Amino acid sequence: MDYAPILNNVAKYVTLTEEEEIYFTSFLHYKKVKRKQYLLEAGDVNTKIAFVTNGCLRSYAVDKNGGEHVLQFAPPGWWIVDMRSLLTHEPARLNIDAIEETELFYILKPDLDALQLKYPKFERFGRMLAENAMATYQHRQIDNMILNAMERYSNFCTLYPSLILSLPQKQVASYIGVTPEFLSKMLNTVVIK
Amino acid sequence: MDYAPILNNVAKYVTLTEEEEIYFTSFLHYKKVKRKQYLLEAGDVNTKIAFVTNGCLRSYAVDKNGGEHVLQFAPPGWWIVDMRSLLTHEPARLNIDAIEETELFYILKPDLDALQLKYPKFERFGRMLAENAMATYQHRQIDNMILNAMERYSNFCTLYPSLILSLPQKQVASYIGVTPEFLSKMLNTVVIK
DNA sequence: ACTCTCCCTTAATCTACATTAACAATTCCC
DNA sequence: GGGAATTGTTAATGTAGATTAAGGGAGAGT
Repeated sequence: MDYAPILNNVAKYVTLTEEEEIYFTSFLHYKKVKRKQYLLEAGDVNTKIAFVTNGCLRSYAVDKNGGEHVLQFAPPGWWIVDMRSLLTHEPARLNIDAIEETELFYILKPDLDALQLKYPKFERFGRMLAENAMATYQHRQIDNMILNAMERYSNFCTLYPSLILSLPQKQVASYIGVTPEFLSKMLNTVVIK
Repeated sequence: MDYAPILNNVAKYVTLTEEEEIYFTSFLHYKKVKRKQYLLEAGDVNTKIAFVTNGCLRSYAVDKNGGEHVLQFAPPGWWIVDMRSLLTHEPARLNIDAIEETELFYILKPDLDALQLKYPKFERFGRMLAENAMATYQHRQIDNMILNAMERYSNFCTLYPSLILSLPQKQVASYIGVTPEFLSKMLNTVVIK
């Protein structure tokens, strides 16, 4: 099993000893998820945190009319979780599924707790991940408060340059908070034909 | 100086020894902020994290037309910060000011770093705070994606029951993402007169 | 090679919420 | 205590983006 991608991610924040690496990787589960297959369904409790090494996941919520609204994409190198459900064991509001065939590692919450109690370095790693996520959500919220649809689209292009090419337009529309019809119109009327 | 409110907050997550308490409180700065006075101005670097003991702060961003959009209120017992600016030393996008005369403690980022390096317990505390904040922002985002203005208002009432009584309506409007005119109309047409 | 499903586009109509403006009621500060 | 600033309300008009509907094209599985 090739743990390099996830170990590289951890190494961005903390430097592990060989012992810590072995202990950490012993908790990792490998999983392959097919296109449209769920990693988490809303209503279930989220018991794991996932790290994508290949492919792409998305988390999304469903409104009362059945419309899907994407909260996050997770291409390789990204973590994904319904944090409230993980912390409180409430049923998740988010669905997490695969946009294309995806490979990932996951860690179960009890294993993560044990890891952090035994080695404070993982406490530190978890803190930094959560702080970064918090900063990202703060700014996403600010963007949604003060930018219009076109500005949010430009933002998306600089945030996920790789995804903009591979993702169906309707997924981008769902992330930036407009209908696919409106995004299509927006992109085709800006350019002078 | 009465450190009880902030020590109680820490005690929700970790149990400090007397030594740790003393070390922690030695880093705390007390500050009183008058109504409308800034704790942080957008453009400046956010170098501290604040904990409110009395009164109420708000963080907000300003759009290109000068409109203010509230990200968060911080009544007593809440922390408030522009996390990206704190982490990266980029200029803050958020303004933080006082809605009414407010008392708070703050810790400077370098002191917090030292504290966390010396006592892993504060690493743990920081992780838990950040994880909770992340969970809250995830769900705020979901709410904004799938709820309409009236539903967001109801949500606000259950989230901040104390604030709904004391806060000017225009601040509530700014938080839930509508104009004060629209909120006024919404509240006065639901009730049959 | 051929369905079938998904995806993109165009266009007409619709609606939740914004904007502007004007006025009354509060609250604050000197 | 009084003038100024802030707040809440109503109503007319404006608009970004939603909804509905319909047609065409491209990929994927058999």
